[in-house]
Amino acid sequence: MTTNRPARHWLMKSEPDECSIDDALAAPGATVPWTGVRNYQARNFMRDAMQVGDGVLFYHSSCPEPGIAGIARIASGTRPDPTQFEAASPYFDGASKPETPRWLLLDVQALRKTRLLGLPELRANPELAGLRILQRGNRLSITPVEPAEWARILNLLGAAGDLR
DNA sequence: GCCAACGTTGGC
DNA sequence: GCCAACGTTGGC
Repeated sequence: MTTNRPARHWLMKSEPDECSIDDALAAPGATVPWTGVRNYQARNFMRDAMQVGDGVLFYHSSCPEPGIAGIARIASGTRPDPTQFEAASPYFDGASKPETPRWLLLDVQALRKTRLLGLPELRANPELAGLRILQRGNRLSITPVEPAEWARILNLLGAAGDLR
C-alpha cells in the first residue's frame, strides 16, 4: 500500500549447532528454510517487511563465540513453517491449524562466510551503538539493520567491495 | 550453570 | 484488561 521500505537489511540469529553459516553454504543452492521462528514480532518482519534480495547478516548465537559469521540474502517470500505441525519437532505448536498457520518461514541463501565479527568488536564501534542486537535484553531473532550499520559492518568484514 | 530480561499464559 | 507466574533466550 505504501512504497516505503523500512529496511533492506536484517540480522538473523542462528544457533550454529542447528544451522551454522557452513551448514547453510553446504545446503543445496546454499539455501536453507528459516524454520523455528516462534515470535510474533520476528514473524511479522518476515511477513510484512522482508523481501527477496534483502541483505542478511548471518549471526551465530548461543555458542562459544557469538557474532556475525557470514553474509546472506533473502531468497523467497514466506510460506507456512511445516515444523509447527510436526508433533515430534521442538517447534511444534499444537494451537496452530493447517487452515490458519500461525508461523511462517522464508528461504535464506548464504552468500559467503566471513571472519567472525564478535560482540566485543561490534560494541567497540560507536557507529554500531544502535544495533538492536547490542541493546540490553534484546532477544529478537530477526532485527532490522540500518543502511549505515550495514555499510560499516561490511567494511569491518572487508566485504564492502563485492556486496552492496 | 547462572541470571537478567523479555514474551506469553491464564486466573481473576 | 490487569498482572503475577512461568518459560525461554542468550551472553557470560
